[in-house]
Amino acid sequence: MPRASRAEAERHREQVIAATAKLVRTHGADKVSVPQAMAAAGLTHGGFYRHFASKDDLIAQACSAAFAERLAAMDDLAEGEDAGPDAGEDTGEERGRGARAAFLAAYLSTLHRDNPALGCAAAALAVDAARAEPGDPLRRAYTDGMRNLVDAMERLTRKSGADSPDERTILVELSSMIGALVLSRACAGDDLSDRILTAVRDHVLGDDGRTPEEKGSSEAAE
Amino acid sequence: MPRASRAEAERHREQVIAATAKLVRTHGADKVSVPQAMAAAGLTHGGFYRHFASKDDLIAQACSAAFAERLAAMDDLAEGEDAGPDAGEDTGEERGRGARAAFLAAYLSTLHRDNPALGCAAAALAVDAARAEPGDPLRRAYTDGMRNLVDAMERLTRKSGADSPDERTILVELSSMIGALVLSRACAGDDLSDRILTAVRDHVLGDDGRTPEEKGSSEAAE
DNA sequence: TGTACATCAGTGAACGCGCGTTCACTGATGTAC
DNA sequence: TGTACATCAGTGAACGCGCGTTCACTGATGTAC
Repeated sequence: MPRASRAEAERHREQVIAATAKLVRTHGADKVSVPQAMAAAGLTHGGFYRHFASKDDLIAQACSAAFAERLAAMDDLAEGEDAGPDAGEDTGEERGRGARAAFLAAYLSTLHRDNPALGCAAAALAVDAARAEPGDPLRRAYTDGMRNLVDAMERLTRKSGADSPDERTILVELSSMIGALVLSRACAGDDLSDRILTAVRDHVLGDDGRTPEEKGSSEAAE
Repeated sequence: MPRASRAEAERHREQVIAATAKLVRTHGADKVSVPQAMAAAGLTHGGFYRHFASKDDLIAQACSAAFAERLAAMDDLAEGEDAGPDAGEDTGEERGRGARAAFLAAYLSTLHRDNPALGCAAAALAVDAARAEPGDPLRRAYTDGMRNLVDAMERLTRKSGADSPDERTILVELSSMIGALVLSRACAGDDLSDRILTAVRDHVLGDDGRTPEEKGSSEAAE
């Protein structure tokens, strides 16, 4: 494959970023090698520097892509509810609450815990971002992604029609969710892992105030 | 240094573990090298395998040491309050609440965020533990440490005399605290970092229901 | 207590390995005429 | 539309580097008598 067309080259670049976005969430920024990332697009490592300035550059782009992918899914979830087939005579309030509850239940599911590759980047990459230098592109990509996640969470919560969601409340909720996911992964294989997920899921869903519908979707895929 | 006495050798081993317990929280399990860990005790790398079975073995022991160090500090804090000079006519309830509040305020301080080396192992090593294989010694050390942390938190909360602290409540609180610390570190250098810490600190301390004493200790060193 | 000797903590060179990055090269793609 | 040529995406060998681990060796420590 001595020379690909520009369209092919662009597709290769996207494949490398998408594959790295998965690998980096599973194995961490330092465990994804340049040859491995290129192989994911069927390429050898030599051409890497025609696409990326450095390995750090790729990692940062993969981080942004991982956040973007999830933020799009969150917004789809919120808007899909509006136009959903069973919108019927539900109030906007109830529809929004359903989307938020579905998101929280999926976020704090064992499915999400056991599949970091396509999961929340904020949880999967937090420690990698924390260990990067303040000026590092990964840190910047993570911070941007986190800001967008806070905004998306505010949007989802606003749909619930409940008390106006000030940022402080959102930040507490996100800390609980992300903390629970990270801890449950770190303890996976032990009883404690499930108990953490369940405790926080019940807490953010309003404990025993869940509707049967919400209880039914608690284990739904995200 | 061709042959050290057994006492010296034991001291060397402890120095290596203690140094690694700091390094691993700052830089991550994969970024601490055998030569670096040995150099922390003034030794060269060659003698490493007289002390440890492998690098993974050292990392796991360092993880346990990091947890143990903090658990001891938590218990000191709780018991120190009982015998404190100003115990006077305080009720046990109030004394305990002070210890718990002091712990939470220190945990969610910028000082803790900016100094992971001596900070909470559960927060610093969560993603490393999550990426380890289920049977990995690091995973086991982390899970044990986490169980002990839950117990220590229950002890500290029981001192507050408030409603009986069931495990679920403790797990939600720990998820919030650890999540907030991890996220604030990942966003360090951005405004969002401080806002996360403050929001969760106020939340776990009972928002505006804090006593002046508790407010005063919010920025205390841990 | 003194002597002879086995033990073993620590040394430093060496190993194979995979890493990030560079580079001369290939040959189809893209473009100017 | 066809031809000539410049561009550049991808190849694969090579680089220097630091890693985890092994090992023959040194010589003070610990022990048996």
